[in-house]
Amino acid sequence: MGRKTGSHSEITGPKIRLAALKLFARHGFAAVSMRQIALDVGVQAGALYLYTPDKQSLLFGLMQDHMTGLLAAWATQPQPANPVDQLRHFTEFHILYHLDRPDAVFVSYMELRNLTPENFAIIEGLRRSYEDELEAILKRGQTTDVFSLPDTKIATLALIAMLTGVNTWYRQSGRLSRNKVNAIYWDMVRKAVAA
Amino acid sequence: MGRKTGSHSEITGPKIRLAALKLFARHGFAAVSMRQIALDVGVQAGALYLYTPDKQSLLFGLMQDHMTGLLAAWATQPQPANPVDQLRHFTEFHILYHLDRPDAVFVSYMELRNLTPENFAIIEGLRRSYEDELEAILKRGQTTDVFSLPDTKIATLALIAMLTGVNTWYRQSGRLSRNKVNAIYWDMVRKAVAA
DNA sequence: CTGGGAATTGAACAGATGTTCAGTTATATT
DNA sequence: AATATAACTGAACATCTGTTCAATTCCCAG
Repeated sequence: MGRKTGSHSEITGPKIRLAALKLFARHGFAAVSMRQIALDVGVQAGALYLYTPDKQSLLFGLMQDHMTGLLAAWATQPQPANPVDQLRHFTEFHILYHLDRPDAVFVSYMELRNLTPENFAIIEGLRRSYEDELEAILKRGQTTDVFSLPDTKIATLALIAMLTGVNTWYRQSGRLSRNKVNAIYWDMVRKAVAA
Repeated sequence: MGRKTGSHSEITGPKIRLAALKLFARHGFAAVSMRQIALDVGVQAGALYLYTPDKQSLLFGLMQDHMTGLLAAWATQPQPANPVDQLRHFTEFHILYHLDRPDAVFVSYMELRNLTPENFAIIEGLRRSYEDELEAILKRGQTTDVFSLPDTKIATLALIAMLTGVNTWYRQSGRLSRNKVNAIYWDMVRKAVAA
């Protein structure tokens, strides 16, 4: 047996990444074998190595793509004039972007310990950059006295933890629409940082 | 080779649970082999099966012990008179209890997907019970108009996510004492739910 | 000091693991 | 139609996996 009919790298490549993301999110990186990913794609395990040098790079690529995608998407967002509106916009952006990519979010937060030290440092740097975006907003509000925070860095981490937590319970079929979820969280965020 | 000098089940048993907890937290359940746990304890892999029927039960036992310990500890806590003080007390209790057990917390939150469905249901039930403790406080404050929340269930999950997030960044050698951390988080929690 | 139970070893089991590669088939180019 | 290259197979590799168990050694009660 050799090449399969209708096979193209632009199709198989994304298929592999998608299957890996799904399976890593569901069962965890270490619990998923290359053969399971291959089975999900409909290909033999050896074929995966045409698209990734090894399993570790596959994981790293998924996490890196997620983080750079997140940063790029935020970079294109218009910045409102005042810190309160900026924070509202960040809150909404964060919740919606994360709700749209549950698998990538899950993997990016849960599989950090399965990265090599070098890869971990890179992902950690990207995450830091994202946190800095929020902290910048909080600092601006702090200096203009519309926010009151004992520690902007801790507040940043606390808010992000709270917002990302939506992914653990939100279900599309649940009682709350995405807009309603946004409103509920914005109410808490707004008050939590209020002067 | 047979029994080792000075060997007793009351010593080896806890040693195994502790080593498993540490290694599961560091590398993840699926990434840790029974042989690695045995090596850490200083014993052969076969000896582990005198203390657990299988690897799954070892994980489940650790998670169950953590959750029941958490619930039992909270149950012994004195309940202040008004909801605001109750919430303050819950916040402090949660942060300190979790900071004291980083490995158990990490494993209990990260390895849920490696539990069998039956074991998952049990752990999930315990977690629900703990969430209900916080939600009861929020509901009491809501009815007495000291809290103002669009949705007490969501607020519960949001606050717990925020508080548990401390474990991801807190380091004993860091710039903030545990009391300072408590104060910072209580400031945000108090305001977030305020009427 | 002896006998019985408690604690552990070390080897073995069948199967799964990540990864490589010579061989094979399809697609694209001329 | 012939050729080149892209895509994939299937088998093989050494090693690791969870788990079992007869044999062995140690502890302790009588």
